[in-house]
Amino acid sequence: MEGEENLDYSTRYNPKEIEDKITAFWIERGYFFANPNPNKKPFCIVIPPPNITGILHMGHALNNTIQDTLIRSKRMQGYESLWLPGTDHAGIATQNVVEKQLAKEGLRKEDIGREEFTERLWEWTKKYGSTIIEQLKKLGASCDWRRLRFTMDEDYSKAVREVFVRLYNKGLIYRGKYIINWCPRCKTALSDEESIHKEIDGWLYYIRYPIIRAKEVKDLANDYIVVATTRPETMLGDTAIAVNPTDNRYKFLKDVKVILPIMNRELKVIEDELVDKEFGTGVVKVTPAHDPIDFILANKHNLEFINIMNDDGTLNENAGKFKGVDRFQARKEIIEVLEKDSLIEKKEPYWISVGHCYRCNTIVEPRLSLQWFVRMKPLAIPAIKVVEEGKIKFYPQRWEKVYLNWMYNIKDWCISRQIWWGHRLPVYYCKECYQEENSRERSKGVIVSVEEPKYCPDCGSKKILQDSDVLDTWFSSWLWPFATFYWPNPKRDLNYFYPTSVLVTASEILFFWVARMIMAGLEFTGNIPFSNVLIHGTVRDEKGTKMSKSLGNIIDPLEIIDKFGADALRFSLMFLASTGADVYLSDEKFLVGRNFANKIWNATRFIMNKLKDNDIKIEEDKVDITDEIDLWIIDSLNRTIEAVTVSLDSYRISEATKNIYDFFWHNFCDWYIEIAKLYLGSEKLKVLILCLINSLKLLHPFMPFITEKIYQDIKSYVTFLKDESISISLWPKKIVITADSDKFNFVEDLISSIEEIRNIKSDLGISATEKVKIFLNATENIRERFNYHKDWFMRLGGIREIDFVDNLEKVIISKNYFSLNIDFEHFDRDRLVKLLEKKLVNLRTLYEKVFNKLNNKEFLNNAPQEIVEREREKERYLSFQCKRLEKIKDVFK
RNA sequence: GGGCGGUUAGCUCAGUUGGUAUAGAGCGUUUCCCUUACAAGGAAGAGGUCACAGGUUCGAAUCCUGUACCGCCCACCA
Repeated sequence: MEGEENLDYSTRYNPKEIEDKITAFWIERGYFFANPNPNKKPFCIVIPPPNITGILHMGHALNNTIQDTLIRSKRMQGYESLWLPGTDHAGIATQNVVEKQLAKEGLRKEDIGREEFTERLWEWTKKYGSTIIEQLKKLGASCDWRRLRFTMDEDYSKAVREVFVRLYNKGLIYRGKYIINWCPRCKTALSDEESIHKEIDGWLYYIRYPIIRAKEVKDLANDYIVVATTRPETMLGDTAIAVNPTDNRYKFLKDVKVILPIMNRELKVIEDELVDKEFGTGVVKVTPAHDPIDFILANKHNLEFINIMNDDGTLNENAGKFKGVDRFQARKEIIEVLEKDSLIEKKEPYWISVGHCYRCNTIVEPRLSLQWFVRMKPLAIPAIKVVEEGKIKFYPQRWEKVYLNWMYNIKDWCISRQIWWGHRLPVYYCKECYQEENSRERSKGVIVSVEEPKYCPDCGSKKILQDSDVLDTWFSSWLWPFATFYWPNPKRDLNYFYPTSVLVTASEILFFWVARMIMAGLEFTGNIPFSNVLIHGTVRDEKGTKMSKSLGNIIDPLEIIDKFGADALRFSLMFLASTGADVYLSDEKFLVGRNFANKIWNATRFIMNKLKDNDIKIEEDKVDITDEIDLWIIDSLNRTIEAVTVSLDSYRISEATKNIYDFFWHNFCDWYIEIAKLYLGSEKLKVLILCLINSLKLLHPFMPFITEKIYQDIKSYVTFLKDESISISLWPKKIVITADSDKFNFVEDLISSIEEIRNIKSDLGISATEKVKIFLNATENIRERFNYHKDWFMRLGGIREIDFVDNLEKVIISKNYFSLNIDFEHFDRDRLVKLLEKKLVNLRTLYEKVFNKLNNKEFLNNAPQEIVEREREKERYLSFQCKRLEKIKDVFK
């Protein structure tokens, strides 16, 4: 990379040819390797592992750019900066992908069996699993790629089993029959978080259940009780009806028999305060095996559980003649039958919130099923404490409340999945002595162990079967911050880098992942997994709709990289995404970054060409700066260094981009370079280089490619640059200058005078190219200082001639150090008077405001002295300005 | 039902502890300029009763209360 000179520096920055070479250079040199180093402080981020099925989308681009920006800036600031990469096996998602592939061959996974299917999954993983990793490299991610981890790596899997065993032995993992969320398409249990509630358009059906009074048997059609339900098909599994104990309307039910239509089963009548008198008819049908509340009721009141459904959502033999019918078809048919028998009282349109599988969007079925659970409350308590005590901080802070709210109400976590891709439960059953039970106690013949047991500890049998379920993917993800460091094996890397510094993620996985990592970290390492959580927004399209493949509104980051370059993508994202806010994107939004890269490119081109043309080499970075203009730009640079550093430290990344953008474009390019053009000796070039190099360094975390490219190329002219790569160079420090504010203020006066002159010329219709004569009044001393700047002042102000005068009758521009006037002799006087009048109106309004304030005794009594003084100053200034404008107006009238 | 946010220029958003002469930026827009680093550029403008109504305060975009609208999350909404 070094010495590679003279690539075509055309007027357009062309990222395409450059980026891949630079990526290869970085990786080859191992600049991003991080190792425990007692002389440095660690800074560490573990990547939120993307799914192996993933391809880079805008959300990844946003998430990873933030991380890379932080990692790169800390690396330059002298931290041992580790960004640990990896991927997630993504149980259901990956299985679905491979199943689809299989379907193309006309096969189902059952046809080839578990073993072969798992082999296929591994093949797929090897072939495609690192697609996204390569894409992250294109983005410029500075991960320590040697440390790439996968949630199904051998030792990672061991950590997962270890955790399972520890929790089991502590009594925090249990097996039991409960109502869980069941996806009939994926044919597996889901956790509550994996069941996404969405409102759908449905009906509330009022169904007549016949009753038989004990003493007199009446006409069935007219003697009934009405229940309301949104899921009529579940009635086939009803074993009771329930009313509120305080509901006097239904006291008579004690003395009657209630008959379930279609099944003609007698139902129990129970009373429970869970029943809402106001809803529907106040009578609720109870289906213990298919509804979570009914399940609770059934346990309280000893009801029978009747499972009417198969794992694919069709009804089973308990559904009588509806056996084999799909649940939604059954709903229709049941309604038809009931209508025929006049058992539907009415139906009302009803918005119902139902769970959807987060992987395939199928409507989730509540189903009674034997599953494994983690008791969460004991894990949550310390995890609540660390956040309440501020040991873990959220950015933006409001997420803390969301986190705590969820943690206070945490429920047990269903962790077993009936799929084949994932970590198999480290649970074994003895074929001889195990009997299925529904108990929180350990049952006989159940062995929970990290390694496969050789024989049953209860009966000694060698016939052992492993549980066929696998664990929820998040049961491995929650160990990510320490399992990636080979926990539980004692490793110095874990000691050094853990707790990690900050976790960067989207709000969507706050509960899935962030909260659980905090719990796991505290439980298994005794320490928090990270001290800061940075939560960024969601990427949306221009209209604010979430980007998704199915909606076809995605903007492919790889396409943006191809069109505008990775730097443009990165900078634009960081520029647009203020902390925590959603980002609305369209192709044009990336022009900010593209244009800025081009600006940097051209400013560099200018400076480099001047060095080349004059055959100048900059050999040292020490410059004795005395020129007022140089002091001014260096001071501005210093303030930018400070601002960018502070913004990054407080995770206001967007603000940091604005700090450097503003300095580079406006202060440096618009003013300093323009001024310097007149004085391009080695002194000015040194200052130009100083500003450029420091800007490049400040920009490097956001735009790593262009800054590296320029850094390498400029070395041949700037020989004090010793670092092999800008990515391992030192973060800018303020440049020590000796100057008081007098010098900066004087320059500010010059600059703002030019702005006013331009402004007035424009208002008077004087062309910008037409040069004017000005009169200037200043003390002898100031006049001398002014003369020093005369050349650039005249050039940028469009001034032909300056007359120094002792007395200015017609002052139009008044500054602290001098006042000046434009020679208006040849210009339109009416327009000038109008302009002056406009200005006067503004000034008078302001003056009045200040005047009123200063005549308010309360203000004088209560406001701090400095504020009052400031207002007094304002008043003096404004009254002076008003007077002088009036005077000049009179002169021209 | 519970919780958390938001409402500032045509659009997307900043605005940190209430006070710095006229509330900022990017995009868009109007006028002028191809002034040899950059037209992917430069110069100058227009555009805001800071959602509404009260309150606290010498002083409110900023703090408090209420209203309207929009959004997100959670929930045992049969």
